[in-house]
Amino acid sequence: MEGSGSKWIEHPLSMDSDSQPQKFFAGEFRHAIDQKNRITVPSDWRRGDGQGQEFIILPEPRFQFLLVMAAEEFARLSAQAESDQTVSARDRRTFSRQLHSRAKHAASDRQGRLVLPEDHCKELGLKGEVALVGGNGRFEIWNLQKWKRAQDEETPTYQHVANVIGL
Amino acid sequence: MEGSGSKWIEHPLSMDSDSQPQKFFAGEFRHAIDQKNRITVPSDWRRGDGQGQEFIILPEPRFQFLLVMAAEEFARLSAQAESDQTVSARDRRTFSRQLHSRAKHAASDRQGRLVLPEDHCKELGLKGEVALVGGNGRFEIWNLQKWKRAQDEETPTYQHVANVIGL
DNA sequence: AGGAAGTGGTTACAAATGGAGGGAAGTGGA
DNA sequence: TCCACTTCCCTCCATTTGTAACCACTTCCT
Repeated sequence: MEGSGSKWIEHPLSMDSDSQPQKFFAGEFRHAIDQKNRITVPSDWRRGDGQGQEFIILPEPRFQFLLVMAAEEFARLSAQAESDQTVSARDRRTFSRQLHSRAKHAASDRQGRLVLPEDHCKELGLKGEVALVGGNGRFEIWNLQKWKRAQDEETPTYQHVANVIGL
Repeated sequence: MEGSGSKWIEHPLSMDSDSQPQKFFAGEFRHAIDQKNRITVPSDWRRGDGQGQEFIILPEPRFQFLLVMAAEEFARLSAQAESDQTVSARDRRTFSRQLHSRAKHAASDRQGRLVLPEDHCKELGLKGEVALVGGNGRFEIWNLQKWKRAQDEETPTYQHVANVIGL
């Protein structure tokens, strides 16, 4: 039913100003998308009872997968981008507009499920069994075949990094 | 019936002087404009019961889409522009005149609909199904084809900035 | 064996849309 | 100047369709 057990993992570098430590989605799961485009958030990634948790859904720029992050995280990131003084005001405006127009809000139901936008599911080939890949405070929803391929292609990079940090 | 669910998204940086946090229209919707040029405001973007909500409608300068914003937001913006001391008094007057002459007022009916100005609809090709694009306290009404094209063209910009902030 | 997690389906309600009726405003003629 | 007529716009009602809440079942883990 699930790929591998993994809970929120605390990240020592990202302790925010407030008391709550920043947590990170981690691990990989295989879940199903039903005919109503619903998908259950892995129980290990839920807060509390898991219902009513707010998420922002974004298509990946190159349209390979669906990016999901906690709503607060999204607000934080977009605020950061909009106050970035290294780009022109015009670019900031364009980006902000793009970002907000592409972002879709979703809250989990009582069973801890999200409803994904129909058009995104179509474009990304998200039907039936999909891969949920966690990391860095977000998770990604992949078409299973695409994920396996991407996985294979990235193995050399992974090997390299693993060597560097002594895995 | 609609593109996808998206609520107002709170913006952490834009907490105004008053207690209410500034909220942002977000997401993209597909709605229909009927024969009387009426369009329903997405329920997620309504305040309260959604009727009697006041909006200002402006054609985009290059006449690509219709800009809609809450009336208070418009008042705030125009007041700000009119007190801008970096331009001449004459320019301020011109600007103000331009702005107010182009702006049309509209209030939502009991079903949460707005009546759009006939001439604007014609000029912008707004008939039948259109795209409602939210962001930054306003939303835009696009001819569907034009919106898809604009979306494609802006993807490189989006992708670039997304990379910068780690999306 | 019990509970929790994941999945499937049904039902009720609200959102979106279409169209009809009534009142105000504008126009023309006497 | 006043009245009749037309036109337009606003309000209200009705229908459809999509969504979200709810319930039920299966499987796996403890």
